[in-house]
Amino acid sequence: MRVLKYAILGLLNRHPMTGYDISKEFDRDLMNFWHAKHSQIYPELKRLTEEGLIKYEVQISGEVLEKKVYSITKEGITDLAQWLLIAEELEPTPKDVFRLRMYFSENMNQNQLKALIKDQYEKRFAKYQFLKQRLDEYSHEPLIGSVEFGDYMVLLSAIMRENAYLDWLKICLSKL
Amino acid sequence: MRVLKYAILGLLNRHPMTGYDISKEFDRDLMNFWHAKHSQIYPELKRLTEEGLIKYEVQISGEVLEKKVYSITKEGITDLAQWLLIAEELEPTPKDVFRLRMYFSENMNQNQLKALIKDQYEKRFAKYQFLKQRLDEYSHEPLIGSVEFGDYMVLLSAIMRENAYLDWLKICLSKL
DNA sequence: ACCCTCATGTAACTTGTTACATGATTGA
DNA sequence: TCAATCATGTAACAAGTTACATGAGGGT
Repeated sequence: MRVLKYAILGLLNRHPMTGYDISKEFDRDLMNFWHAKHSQIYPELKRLTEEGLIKYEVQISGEVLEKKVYSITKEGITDLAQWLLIAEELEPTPKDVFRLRMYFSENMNQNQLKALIKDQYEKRFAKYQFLKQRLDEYSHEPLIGSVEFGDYMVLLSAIMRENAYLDWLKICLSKL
Repeated sequence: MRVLKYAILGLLNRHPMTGYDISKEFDRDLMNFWHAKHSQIYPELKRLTEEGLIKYEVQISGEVLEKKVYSITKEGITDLAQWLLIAEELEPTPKDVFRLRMYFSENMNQNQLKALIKDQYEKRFAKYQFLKQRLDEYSHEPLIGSVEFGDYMVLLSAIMRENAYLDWLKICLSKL
């Protein structure tokens, strides 16, 4: 399926950037639904270049440092546009180690279970607050069609997801 | 981290079963937070046996057919019990291809976007209903400490997750 | 007879992580 | 001058998927 390919094409379709920039994007906004380390990104950029979907220009930063600024080609744009419209089957439910532990909770005593759930709650709550703050930075809801619309909607979905997780953890705690 | 190892240990800790049985479990209840194909399960069972965490007895089914019924060892139980109590850092957010498409929605027109979201809504709703039905089969909420408690809570979390996803999709549609 | 489920495995490949490796730029 | 960040890559490994391969059991 090569999803990383399309994540990169989508980013380069917004504006040209370096592998390093792409890596930073994965650590910020995209973090809420996709991720890749630089060790995966650089080989993929090489491959996409060979496939003619992207190209790069070398820029000199400072005196010597060369950086490759990648941009999407016509072929890349076409490929991306086609991929975006595919209505696939639902993916298998994402894996979740914490839920796995809960599933086997019969092997813990109540204090252990409580400590585990509380710890998870605190960590999730911190994440929720962090995301909420990001959303609050928008002065108004972006319009459909704008680049910001996607950013905003996906951030909103991340917040709703965390909120549902917190609700569930609260119910778990109430049973103890 | 070897999570598959602990998923298998947790299942065998409930009662002995074959690799095929484990595979079936992954297709049912565990589906909501973990999954593995038989091609991954059989090698892992072999490895766990070598490590002394599980063992098996060969049973004859019918006339000839041999099946390996695995059970957990004392060492396996200890290992599992220790692992369950680990309060790890939050995992990176699960990957989600649909959200990735939404993030790049600036490349679609409104009709295309609407069709994509509606399709996703229908598929998610069917899944939600399926899970809800499973939950309704419980005549009463299982008590903490029971094996069913874990099953029930994790099913509930899956329903709440799908519900949050549906709410988000409804908001997406309302913006169009 | 035929088909579905039970039952167990391996091989090749893709995807993703951790560690190794190097060096320039910028601001305090 | 020192540390954080910018910048690019490779190697070894772990995890997961798809395809290959085989055959028995049970019900119609």
